[in-house]
Amino acid sequence: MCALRMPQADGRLPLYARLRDQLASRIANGEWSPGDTIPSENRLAEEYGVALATMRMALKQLVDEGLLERRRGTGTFVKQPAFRADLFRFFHVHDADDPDGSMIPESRILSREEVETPAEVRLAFGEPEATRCLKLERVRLWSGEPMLFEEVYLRLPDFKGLLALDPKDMGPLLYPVFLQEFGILITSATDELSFGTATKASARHLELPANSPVAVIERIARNPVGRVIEYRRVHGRPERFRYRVTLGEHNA
Amino acid sequence: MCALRMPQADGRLPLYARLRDQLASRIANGEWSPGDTIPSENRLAEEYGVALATMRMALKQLVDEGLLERRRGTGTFVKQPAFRADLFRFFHVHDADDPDGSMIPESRILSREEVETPAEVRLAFGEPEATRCLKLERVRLWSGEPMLFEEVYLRLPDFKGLLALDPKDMGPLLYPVFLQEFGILITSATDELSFGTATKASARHLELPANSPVAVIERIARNPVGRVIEYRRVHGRPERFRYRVTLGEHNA
DNA sequence: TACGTCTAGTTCTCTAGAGAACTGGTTGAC
DNA sequence: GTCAACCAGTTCTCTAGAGAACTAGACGTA
Repeated sequence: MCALRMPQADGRLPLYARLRDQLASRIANGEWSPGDTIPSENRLAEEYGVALATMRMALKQLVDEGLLERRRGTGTFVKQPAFRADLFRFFHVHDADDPDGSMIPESRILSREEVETPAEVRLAFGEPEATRCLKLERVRLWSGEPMLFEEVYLRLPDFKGLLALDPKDMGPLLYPVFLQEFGILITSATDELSFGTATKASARHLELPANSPVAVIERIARNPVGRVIEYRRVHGRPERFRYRVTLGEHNA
Repeated sequence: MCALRMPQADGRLPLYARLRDQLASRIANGEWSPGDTIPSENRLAEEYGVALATMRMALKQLVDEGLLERRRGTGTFVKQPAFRADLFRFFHVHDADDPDGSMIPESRILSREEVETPAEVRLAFGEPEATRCLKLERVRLWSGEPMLFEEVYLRLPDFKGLLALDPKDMGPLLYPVFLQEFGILITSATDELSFGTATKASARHLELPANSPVAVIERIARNPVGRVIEYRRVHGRPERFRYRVTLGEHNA
């Protein structure tokens, strides 16, 4: 019998959640591309050997997360991922090469490891008791100079596969990787900017003296249903640092 | 749009949607108050004479809308109404006294005068040749301490009446005044944050030594059709300065 | 060609359950 | 008095359907 049918005595997710993951990965690995019709709910339920209503729960979830779109009488379609460019493009730098601030910086991943979840991250994730999570450190460089040092914390069951991933395949932006590899779409984020002083780690990677003033950004990123996916702490060199954001709708 | 094309041509919503409305009105009219436990899904399904799953759909909807909260093994509760952010306040500066960033600071207007439009403001306004504009200076204080020094530039024909206005009538927020007094609605803004040094004026009003490091915000605010209404330059005391922004939609 | 009608296939609505997972309280043994 | 075991009540998961609502395309007729 299919492994999906196993009862959840092992503390695993409910069936419909595992189905959701299965379907998400079939989107992620390109079996179904944006715009495609996927098999009907009937066919999928049969294929996975589950009740129709259970499959519908999985599909509903993916609709809520913005990965699928259903049209009565027609079928179920893979949505074009509507990434908001401004979600990951608002670090701008004064630079002669880049007057618009539209350049995507070079990205260098320093480490990936499983760690005890820090308290502030647990708070953001809404986890009352101690857990472990994935920590990713990277530096972003403009014109070869280190400008930002990032510590990214990710929920662990979801992002376990990230450890195995080759950094070469990961490009300069993380959120497209989340979608491609794990079927997780980031659609909202809260950033909090403040002034602070460099930590030992951030000073070293930004090539600053200890306790230098730095720009600090704390980010909480969410999927379409409001689940917190990522907590990120960023230290930036202050002298050429710019952060730009546009709020509200406009047609300009 | 053709009325026949509408789902439920007789205008009746699906059962679960009507149930949702029924339950919502029982919350609205005070039968169930925030914090209360409402009857169990079983009891409600029986009361309304519908299948359990149908009632669950109605309850699920209200949970998604943030009106109800369900706890397994315990019951279904009416949620405390969610905090609604003020449409006019795009940015939050907050400190230890104000963890939510919801406090509106005291506002003290220092000067209002007609000036030659500075070059960077002309650029923002899209005015090729020299013009004059209105400049407004003010300080914003948290707990009596000056935190922000603002220089606000406004288009001149539009805001001429502002010179005549009594500052006492103006409250701590400007955009409501724009709407009330001039019928001008601000619906979008672009903020750009960076870190710089205080000018002579900003150092004096923030009670800082000359050339102290400050947080700098440059804002361009627009009306619904994208016309730039306001250019603003803000200097902030760095040590307790926090700037928070949320991008994208989320339901949390 | 133009225009209804029909049909196969899809999602949506609704029913009727059974058992698991979980919570808060009560009971009983020690 | 403490603590474990039990229990009633709740939500959550999952199954197995039937019929309605709707869409796109095929077909037939004028």
